Amino acid sequence: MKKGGFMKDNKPIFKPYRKKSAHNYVFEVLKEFIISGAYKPGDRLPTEIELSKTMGISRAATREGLRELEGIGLITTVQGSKGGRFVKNINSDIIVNGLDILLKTHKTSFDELIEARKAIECITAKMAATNRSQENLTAMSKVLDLRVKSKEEFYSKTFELHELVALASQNKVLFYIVQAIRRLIFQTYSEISLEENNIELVMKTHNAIFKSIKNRDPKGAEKAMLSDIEAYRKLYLDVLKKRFSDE
Amino acid sequence: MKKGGFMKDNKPIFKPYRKKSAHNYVFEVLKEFIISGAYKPGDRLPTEIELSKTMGISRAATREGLRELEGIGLITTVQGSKGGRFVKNINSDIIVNGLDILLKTHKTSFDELIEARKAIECITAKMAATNRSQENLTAMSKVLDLRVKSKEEFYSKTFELHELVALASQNKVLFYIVQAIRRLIFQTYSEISLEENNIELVMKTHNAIFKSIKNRDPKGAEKAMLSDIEAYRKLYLDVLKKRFSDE
DNA sequence: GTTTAGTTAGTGTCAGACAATTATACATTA
DNA sequence: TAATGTATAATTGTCTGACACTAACTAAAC
Repeated sequence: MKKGGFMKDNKPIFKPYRKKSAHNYVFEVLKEFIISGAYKPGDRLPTEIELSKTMGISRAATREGLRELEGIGLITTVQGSKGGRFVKNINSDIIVNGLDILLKTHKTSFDELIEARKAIECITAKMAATNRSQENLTAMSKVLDLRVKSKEEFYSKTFELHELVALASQNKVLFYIVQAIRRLIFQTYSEISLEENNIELVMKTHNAIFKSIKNRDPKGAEKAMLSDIEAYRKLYLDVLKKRFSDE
Repeated sequence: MKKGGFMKDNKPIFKPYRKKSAHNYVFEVLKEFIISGAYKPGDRLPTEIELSKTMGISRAATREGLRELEGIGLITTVQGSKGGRFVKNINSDIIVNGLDILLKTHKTSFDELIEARKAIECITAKMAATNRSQENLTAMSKVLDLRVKSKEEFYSKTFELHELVALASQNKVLFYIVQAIRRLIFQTYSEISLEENNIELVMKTHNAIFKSIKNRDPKGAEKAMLSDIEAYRKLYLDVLKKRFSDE
C-alpha cells in the first residue's frame, strides 16, 4: 500500500502503457535539463544533429521538440555559423505572452488592467514599506535621481521604479506578476508620449512613494502608489482624447 | 507624417524586407486566426497536409509551426482517424506552465506562494464584497451547500469557491491570476489529504467569507479570507510534519 | 586598407516513403 | 445476442537524404 498504491478496492490497477512520442521525449528531456539548471541561460544546446544522434531520434522529430521548447519560451534559435539553440533568460517574459493572449481573447479593457495594477501594486508598496532593505532604497534613489536625457530613458526608468518597489516587497511571486502586467501594458499601450509638465507630475508622485517606503510608512506608500497609477490612467486617457480630437 | 510616419529626419525609412521562415509563418498565421476568433476553442484546424498544400509549405515545416503553437498552449494534437489539431480553451492554464517554470528556476518557496495568495485574494475578497452580483452569490452558495461524497469532490469545490470570489471581484485580470496561482499550487503541492475535522474547519472559514461578501462587508471578507488561507498553510505544514515523523 | 570571394558550421526546407494510432463498419463466432 | 476479431480509412508520427540559406570567419585581390 505504501509505495504507489498498486491495489485499490482489492483490484489491481493497470496504468496505461504509454510510449512517449519521440518529439515529446526531446522536449521533456531538454526542458528538465534547462529547469534543473544543467543548461543555464546563455548556454548553447548541442546541435540538432548531435542531439538526434545521441538520442537516436531523427532530425525532423528532434526539431519538432525544439520548436515546442521555443514556443514555451525557453530557447531561441540563431541561424548561421556560431548559431544554434540558446537557453533564454527566464524572467517574467515567459508569462507575458500567455497573459497577452488570455486577456486579448477575453476582451479585457485598459481600465481593468489599471485596476488590477492598483490592487496589486498598492500591496507591494505597502509590503515594501515594511520589508525594504537598504539596497532596495539605494537602487530606488538611483533611479529617481535622474537627469533625463531622452523620453525613452525616462520611460525605462519610470518603469523600473515600480518594479523596484515590487522587488522590495521581498515576494518573488508578486514581483514577477507586477513585472508581467507592466510589460504587457507597455507593449500594448506604449504610444503614450508625455509632455514636459507631466514628467514633473510623475516625478512628484514617484518621490512620494519613495519617501513613504523609506520612512517605513505603509499607509503612505499605498496612498502614493494609488495616486501615481491613477495619474497615469488619466494621462493616458487624455492623450487618447487629444489624439481623437486632432483628426 | 500623420499616417505611419514614412519619413524621419527628412529621410525615407526602408523597412527591411523580411521573408519569414516558413514554420514561423505557419505559426503566426494560425496564432492570429485563433486569437481573432476565426478558429474557436474546440474547432479542428485543417490537417497538416491541407495546411501545407494551401500555404505552399512542406509538411515538415508546417508541423514545426504547429508544434510551436502547441508549446504556447493554443492547440492540442490528437492522433488517429477523427484526430487532428484542436483549438484549446483559453483559460489561466496558458500562464500556469510559464509561472511554474519561472518560480521553479528562481527557487520560490511554498510560504512565498501562500503570502502572494494572501495579498491578492484578500483584495479580490474585498472587491467582491462591493461588486458581487446576485448570480455570484447563488453560484457561491451552490458550492458551499455541499454534501461531500468524496475527497476529490471536496477539493474541487473548495477550489471553486476561491475562484468564484475572484470572479465576483469583476476584474478579469485578478481572476485569471488567482486562478493561475491556485492551479499551480494544486499541481505542485497536491498531496495534502484533509482529515474529517479539517473539513469542518475549512467549511467554517468558507462560510465566513461568503457571509461577509453577501453582507457587503469588505473588511470582514478580507479578514475571513486571510484566516482561511492561513489555516490552509498551517494544515499543509502539519501534514508535512506528520509525514516526516512517520518515516 | 578595403573590398571581394570562398569556407565552414550551423539551421531551414523539401519530397517521399512508411509506421502508428484511432474510429468505424463489417464479419465471425461462441 | 453479445463479444470478439478484421479490414479500411483518416490522420498524425517518424525517418532518410538531399539541398538551400545564413552568418561568421578567412584569405585573396585590388
